[in-house]
Amino acid sequence: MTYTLAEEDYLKTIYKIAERQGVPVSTSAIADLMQTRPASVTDMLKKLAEKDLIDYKRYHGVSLTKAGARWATQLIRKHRLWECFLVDKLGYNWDEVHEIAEQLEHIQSDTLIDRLDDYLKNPKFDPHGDPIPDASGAYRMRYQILLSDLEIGQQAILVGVREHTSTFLQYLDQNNLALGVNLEILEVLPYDGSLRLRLAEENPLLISGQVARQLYVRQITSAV
Amino acid sequence: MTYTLAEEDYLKTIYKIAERQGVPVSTSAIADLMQTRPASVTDMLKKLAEKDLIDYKRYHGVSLTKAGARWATQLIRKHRLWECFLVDKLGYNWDEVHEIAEQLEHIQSDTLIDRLDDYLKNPKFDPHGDPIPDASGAYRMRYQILLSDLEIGQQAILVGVREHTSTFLQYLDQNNLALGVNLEILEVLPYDGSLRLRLAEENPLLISGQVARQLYVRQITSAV
DNA sequence: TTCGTACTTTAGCCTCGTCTAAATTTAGAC
DNA sequence: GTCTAAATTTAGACGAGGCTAAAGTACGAA
Repeated sequence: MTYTLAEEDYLKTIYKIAERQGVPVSTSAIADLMQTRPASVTDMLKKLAEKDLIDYKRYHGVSLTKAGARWATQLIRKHRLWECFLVDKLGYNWDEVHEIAEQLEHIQSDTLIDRLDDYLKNPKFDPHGDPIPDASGAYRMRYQILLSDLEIGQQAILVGVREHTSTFLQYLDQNNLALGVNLEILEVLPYDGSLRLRLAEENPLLISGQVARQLYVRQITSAV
Repeated sequence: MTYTLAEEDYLKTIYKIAERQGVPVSTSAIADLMQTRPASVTDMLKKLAEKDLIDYKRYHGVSLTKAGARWATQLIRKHRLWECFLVDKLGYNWDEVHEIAEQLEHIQSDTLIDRLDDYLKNPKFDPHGDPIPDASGAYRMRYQILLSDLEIGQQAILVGVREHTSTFLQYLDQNNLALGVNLEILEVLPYDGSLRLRLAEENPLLISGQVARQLYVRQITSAV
């Protein structure tokens, strides 16, 4: 079985929305994320339902079928592995790879992605800290705590980013906020939820609550 | 500037035909190679002419403009570099890479292919012995002698293949005819132009004239 | 110089994926 | 329980890229 580029893009979008907002996924949510019109989305939903990739009831949104979810997961696997390749092998920065991986994920081959996976030594996370599904579609959930949920005095390691825009990633670069850094909450400003952080060996850094809500961390269990 | 997938495929096809049979390139030659209908070709030729990628006069075939040739050359560069990647890094055999490279060559990025080129250490020839254009489109012509043009007693090194089908390449593999092998013409059968070859350390090998006309060799100048 | 045939183009239609405008449904407010 | 605003779907159209059938052109043979 093989699907068109447009069909694959819809599947991935539905998957991503369902992951964040749950099901059912609305027509307009899809249209927003894909920069297209609701009417166009409706047309495509009929086709995807026809192919049993989604469950669709008029006026009531959609959810992926098992087959649809499986395909979407493979697309995500491909996307994330290609991102690893671009960063680890070709030396790209993490803010430059999304567009290219967006194209590479549509390459059709029964063997390519598994060979790439082996070549990269089977990474479990991509350059943004997102987990990479294995060939069967399974993946380890990342430890999902937002930096904004920590309290004063707590220590944590930055393990992922929610937002993938290059402006956001460049902002992180400029403030030495790379995956793996150790940080501690020094202060939470009551007015707007801004955080003052201690980063190893550096002056304290002030980030907005908006930024803190885009950062996934793994809390360091000081003593148990 | 950016072109559609179909436009790129036509450009590459026209380039390939022009390279072998010269200009002008006929509508039906394009249709044959692309597995499509002459009427469809005519439609696309009008579009390509409109965009100044080809010179087109009704009923008289086409040739690439400077811009068209430049673009086609870049596609060939991308195709051949990706083939190198697939063989050298992912361990594919030379008979498996064409289809995948055919897709990869359409990836759009200003920087990707040059980074890939550097990563591969700027190879000058692809796995089939075809020359790889550099970023400016320039490339060294391969030494273009066909094995079928040699005479008895002459020695040569296999440097390239004309035919890229997997059945042909697998046939070569089975007979230890890999790029770089040293061979000598032992006999030319007058009846059908078959050749008897000596390959290093092996029993003599008989190949048809048909096969010999698909193999490029560099003659070894025994003494000058 | 005129045919006949092979090649090419035109005309008209199709599917895919998109759009706008209009109609319909849902669901919350009262 | 209506009513209305927002969301969704339908209807009809379009451009890209392909097809078939029919018409037009080129060119070698007589």
